Amino acid sequence: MKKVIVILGQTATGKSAFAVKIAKKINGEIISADSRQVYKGLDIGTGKIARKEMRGIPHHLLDVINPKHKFTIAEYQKKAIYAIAEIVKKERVPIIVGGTGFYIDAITKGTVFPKVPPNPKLRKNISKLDGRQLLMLLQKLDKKRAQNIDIHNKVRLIRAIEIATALGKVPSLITKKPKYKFIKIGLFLPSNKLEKKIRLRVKKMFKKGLPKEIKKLKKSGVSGKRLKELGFEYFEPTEEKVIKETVKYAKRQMTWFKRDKEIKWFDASKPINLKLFL
RNA sequence: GCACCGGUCGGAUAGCGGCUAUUCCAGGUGACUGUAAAUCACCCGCCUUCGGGCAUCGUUGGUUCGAGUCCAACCCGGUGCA
Repeated sequence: MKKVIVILGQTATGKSAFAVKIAKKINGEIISADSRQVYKGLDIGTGKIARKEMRGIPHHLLDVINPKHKFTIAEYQKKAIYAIAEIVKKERVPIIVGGTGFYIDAITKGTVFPKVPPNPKLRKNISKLDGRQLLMLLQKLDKKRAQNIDIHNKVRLIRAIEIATALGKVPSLITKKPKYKFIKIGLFLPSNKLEKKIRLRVKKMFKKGLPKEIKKLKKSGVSGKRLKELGFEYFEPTEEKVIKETVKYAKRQMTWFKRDKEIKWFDASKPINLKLFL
């Protein structure tokens, strides 16, 4: 089985630079696993790697869609699997890099998503209902799913109703055995160091012109509502707010990663011996 | 010194005689089926055999069947007048 390197971890741990270093060493190509770096024009706010930092290493799944449109995990999965195959065909090593745990799992665990695209009309209609009403609706459509769903989570309820409406029920969760051997490397920083790095990173973001980037997005037709969806950096950001939210986000990322016992963790503030896993 | 206002969880805040002291933030734990930097749940005084038990609204007294809430004195902070 072909090897695929996965580099994951909280935001601001230095994944991107580390990945380039490895790619150089093992003849690799990088596939981003970031739910927002797929959008064109979201550069500063998402901490997207700059062209020259790539040092000639091809990066896949960056800038693949206009931010006016919504990208979903199913599309990500498809494109990422395709990219892996292409890289392998070239006899190079795919290196998945990112902090979006959901996206990473979609590839490494082979999650099979129900083939039901978002239905904006339905979503709009039922989003007016409160949680109770949504639950009742789902119970009517699919009793089983209604039993194990988070009944307070409107987003999930709406999605479940969407699937059940299209398919008659929500298929139970299945995964497809992956065709590759994934080697998962986690980069972490002690919390005080992480906070310091986040602080620095956010300050730099503003210096580099985050407000200008937002202005540009607006000018190109991205609505205020859409900007809000694109993350806290893109909606009336202040340095303090972005720092605070980023710290909280980093904690949520860790909650996700902690479940995965296959991850080998390395302290990013110390030199890492690459031979350990290559 | 006098007068007024205030002192409630780490911070902010509600509570104006009645049962279980509210909400927000911060913090902790966790969930995750096409929005995932999203969305959501639980905990957040102490002890617990997870049934519950015991505390607690600046302090000390008092009134009352019952006090964070009313009264008195004191302590602390703010504002005004001297």
